[in-house]
Amino acid sequence: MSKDHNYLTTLKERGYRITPQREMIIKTIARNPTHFTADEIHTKIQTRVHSLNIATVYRTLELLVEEGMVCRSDFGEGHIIYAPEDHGPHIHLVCRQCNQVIDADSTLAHSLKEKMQEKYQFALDLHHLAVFGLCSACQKGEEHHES
Amino acid sequence: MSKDHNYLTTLKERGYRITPQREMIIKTIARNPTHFTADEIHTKIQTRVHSLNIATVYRTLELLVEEGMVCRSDFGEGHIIYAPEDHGPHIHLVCRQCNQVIDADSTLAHSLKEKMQEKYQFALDLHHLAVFGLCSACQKGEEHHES
DNA sequence: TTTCTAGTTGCGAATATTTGCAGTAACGAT
DNA sequence: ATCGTTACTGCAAATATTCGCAACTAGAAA
Ligand SMILES: [Mn+2]
Ligand SMILES: [Mn+2]
Ligand SMILES: [Zn+2]
Ligand SMILES: [Zn+2]
Repeated sequence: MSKDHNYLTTLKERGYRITPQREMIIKTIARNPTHFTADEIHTKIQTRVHSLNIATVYRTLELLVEEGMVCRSDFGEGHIIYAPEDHGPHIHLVCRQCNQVIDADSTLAHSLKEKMQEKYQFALDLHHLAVFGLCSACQKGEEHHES
Repeated sequence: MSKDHNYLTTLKERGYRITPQREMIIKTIARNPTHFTADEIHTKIQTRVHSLNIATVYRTLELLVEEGMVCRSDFGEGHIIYAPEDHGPHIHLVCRQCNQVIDADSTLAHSLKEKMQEKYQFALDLHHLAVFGLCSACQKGEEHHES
């Protein structure tokens, strides 16, 4: 059974209505293997159908996040990206200089997660965590700086 | 010598002009011991003087961040906060449920930083890092959820 | 003191995202 | 097949932040 079909069936089981808008959005997401923005989804659909409002895209993505089908990462600077849940949990290393995003192994943060739970009773969410810094290329180009 | 005076002198030394707007903003920040938003600074000044545009506040904060006097944390959801640099480096644990922010010891992330440098040659910035999850109170109130 | 000019400001517009509200339509129940 | 409830949508306005541009002025130079 295809992924979009699964999503739609699950939503219906949970009491949500299946609208043409939701169908289009979910089918577009299911075809997409990687990260995407709300606007990318909207634009892709608009090339064929014109009657889809961007607010509906945002609301549907919000729903899919709540229902655990999509995950959302906020990269700051007003840049939010989404990914299918099966894209897998990992850390996004966002370069402050060139805006490149590196997908890093989220198990590397397990010890941090444990420490936060111990010291602050805070349950750190490692699912598509975004952290900032400098990629290797940009580190090299930063020698003209006070140490 | 007071902090605001230091900031102003340093800016001038580095070739920036000291305008009344920058003076007001810097004095307001220097009096503030903790985190603040651009709007809070703007509002505080507006109660006395009316001729200060919010865009100028943002631009001045951006300048102070670049010059290393203020640091900026993006908490997502369009929520940016600033703090004086001497507020000290630490991790912000942002609760997804109640939006509470806990200041956590940033040395707890040193091993993560090392791992990221080794595996991805990425220099993680631990200065006012923001990470998301659930605080202890909100963890307790989350038992009605599929495990 | 006056002049000059590049750095700075205010304003309005643009950006991405969220929200209120009135109208529409999905779908369970007749 | 029709109806009624209420979840959902489109639209326009609100939000926070950024940006282009014309007007202004800090501060160096004359
Ligand atoms: Mn990813
Ligand atoms: Mn802090
Ligand atoms: Zn980079
Ligand atoms: Zn909480």
